[in-house]
Amino acid sequence: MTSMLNQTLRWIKQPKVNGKPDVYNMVSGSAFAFMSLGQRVQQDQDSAVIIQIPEDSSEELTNTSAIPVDASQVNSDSVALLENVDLGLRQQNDGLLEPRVEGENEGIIRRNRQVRIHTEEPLRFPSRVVVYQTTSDIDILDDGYKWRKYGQKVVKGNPNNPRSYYRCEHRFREGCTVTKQVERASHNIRVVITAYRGEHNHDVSLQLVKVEAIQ
DNA sequence: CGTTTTTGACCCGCGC
DNA sequence: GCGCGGGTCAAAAACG
Repeated sequence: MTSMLNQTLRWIKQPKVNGKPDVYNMVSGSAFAFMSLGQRVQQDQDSAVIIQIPEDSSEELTNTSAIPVDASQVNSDSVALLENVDLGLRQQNDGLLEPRVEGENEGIIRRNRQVRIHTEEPLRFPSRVVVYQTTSDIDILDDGYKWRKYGQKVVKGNPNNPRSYYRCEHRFREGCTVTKQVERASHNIRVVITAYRGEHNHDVSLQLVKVEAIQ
């Protein structure tokens, strides 16, 4: 059984920086935000920067807190809609937000929020890997293309959810080199993270065409 | 019986 | 240069 991919967040991975955690840019229309994804992030407190969380697009809260972001990647204010995101905050009795201590699960705040991130250094934006994060009870999400599994690996920090590797079926026939990786998030078993590498050189509909050799 | 998945081996880049 | 982490290979198994 499959279901159509329910896209909630779109991420673009940044080039690796030595000693830094993996960084993903989140794209939402023409706006984008910058944060890391998953467990790798939470291990590196040094990469956190201060953000301001607007109540909506027209009003900004005065509260500030930190989410893990690699500050070296960004230089200008950017805005994006984050959907159902754990903001790494907890709400105090007086309603003010404060950073949540790592490992503390009480009072997790998940909200759709417009965020504005203030950073310091130049932005680099060569998009190489596109990462989707969605929530599903099933592993195989139909994204319109046909895939062939070619590997599976247990990756560090997520021992219970091995990463699966797929190649586009048209790799040899049309020379399509697209691959994707699928794994469940270590912090939430229902979250499926799918990373695509490369761009298809053929239409989605090609998956429906069975090419028979005629002698 | 052709096709797809599984799974340990292999390989390679990076950091120490 | 060595070990680690993660991406890929490929032979065998599973599938339909």
